[in-house]
Amino acid sequence: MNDQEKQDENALIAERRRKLDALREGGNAFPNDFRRNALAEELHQSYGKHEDDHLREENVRVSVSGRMLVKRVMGKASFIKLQDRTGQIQIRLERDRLDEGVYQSFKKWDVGDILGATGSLFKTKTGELTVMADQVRLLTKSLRPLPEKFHGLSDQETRYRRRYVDLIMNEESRNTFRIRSQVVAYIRAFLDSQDYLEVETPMMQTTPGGAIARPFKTHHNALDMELYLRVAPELNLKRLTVGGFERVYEINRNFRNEGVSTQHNPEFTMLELYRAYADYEDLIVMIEALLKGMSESVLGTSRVTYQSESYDFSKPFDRLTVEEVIVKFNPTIDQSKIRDRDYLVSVASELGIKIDDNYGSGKLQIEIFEKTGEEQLRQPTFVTQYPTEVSPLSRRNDADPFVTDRFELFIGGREIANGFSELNDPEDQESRFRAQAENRSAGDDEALVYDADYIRALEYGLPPTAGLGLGIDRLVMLLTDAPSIRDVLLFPHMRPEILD
RNA sequence: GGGGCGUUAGCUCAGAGGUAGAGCAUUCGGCUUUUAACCGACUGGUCGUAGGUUCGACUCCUACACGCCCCA
Repeated sequence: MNDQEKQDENALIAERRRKLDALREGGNAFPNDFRRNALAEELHQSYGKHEDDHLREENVRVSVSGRMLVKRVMGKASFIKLQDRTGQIQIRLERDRLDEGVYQSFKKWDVGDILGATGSLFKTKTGELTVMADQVRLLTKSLRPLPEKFHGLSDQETRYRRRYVDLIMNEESRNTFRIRSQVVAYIRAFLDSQDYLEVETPMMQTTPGGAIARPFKTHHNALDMELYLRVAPELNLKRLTVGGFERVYEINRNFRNEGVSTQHNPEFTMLELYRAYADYEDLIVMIEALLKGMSESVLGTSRVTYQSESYDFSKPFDRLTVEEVIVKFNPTIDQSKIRDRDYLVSVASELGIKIDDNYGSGKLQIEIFEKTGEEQLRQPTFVTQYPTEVSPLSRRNDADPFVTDRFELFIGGREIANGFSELNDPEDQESRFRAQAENRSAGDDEALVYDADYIRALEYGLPPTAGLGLGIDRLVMLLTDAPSIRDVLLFPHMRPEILD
């Protein structure tokens, strides 16, 4: 970078770049030989309760390092705070305790710089555990100024685009992503303890895979072929169940080519699991246990507060069928005609629902359900008996083939999970695929694509199986009280920023 | 896709048809137990971008970009 460019740059950055130049002249400006032996949180845990006298007597020697987030210079002595991965620890620097010239250099260092310090623990007169440094070094010069110390970084766009700055400045943000990590770890431990096998199946496939959703397309150059990013791993996981992995799961990304909103990101993380010799009722029980154990483990309570609503994960959730939800939230509906297509068309029209000619009564029911019921389902509720028409991979109910043995879990008006007893009759599956293919040729680009190999797999025999998909992002939103899915994604999808 | 709101200094925010404001940060000076440290002085701007209206636009109008919220 030449002098002209430095002049054009922001004055604050230019100033720091000059300081870096001076550091380079003084030797290695980016040393990597400092080793710490203590973390902030550890020190507070171990010594936070000790008296100052006691600490001085013990002469506890520690080396700490981290980013300097507070710098208060009072003439020949200063207080600073370093932030490491566990928290913050205060350091006191006195000119006369440091090697000749070090304190003078320190005065030029900036908030945001990364330092290492060695010294002995003591407590200030206000009782704050502090390291009295006899050595301090600048390990990494920070060229860009951090946000203001009091208000921090609050601009949403910048928080998403420069997550690194958000993470430096906002403890809630760090906490959100720690909880996210713990949620995933809890799920793995929970399933591993029940003898589930974790697998990874392709993200790039020649068909979009098992879900009703619009896919992303991409292109493989060497093979010169179109590929889809998967919308779900479902069909592959059931192939594995055919193969004898009777309990499998995958926690991984799905991609759906839909709008971006507070509830939707183009790529999102799902848990999908399949369990042979089980039905959807078994999964309902499992989810209740999973959510209860998870919230207790991660939050320390089974009562979850989300956007000032409270949900109790310690007791069994409510259950309603799709038709019951429709009746509950459409009190004037004629229950005797709830499967009558003409009647449902009139109800849907009155609700302003756009109706396609090929909608059957099942699809109409779901449209009415989504329009009038979904958002009202605040307390955790399993909605069951989804119409067969909209559940092309689910097993028909033995007593009522109009519906399937399927549920979705709603919390706070949002779908969190979707599960069902799997359709393992290859001939029924084949005809359901054909119905989907007809929808597709009628212009529905969300319809399932006929997958002949999946039928072939079913023909070898899929044991009676139950399967579940659980949206990790939405679950983490609930547990962290996050209003937007972007708050639980480290790098949410954003339109490109113009950087020159 | 439609509607509403927003975009002003590195950050957090005021302001307003007539020379662009504050706090923090930076820079300089002072200060050896601070806690948003303090005291003094200074510095910092293409007011998102491009057009238009006007004697004059950061302010009004139009389009666009990006973001947030709501709706489909």
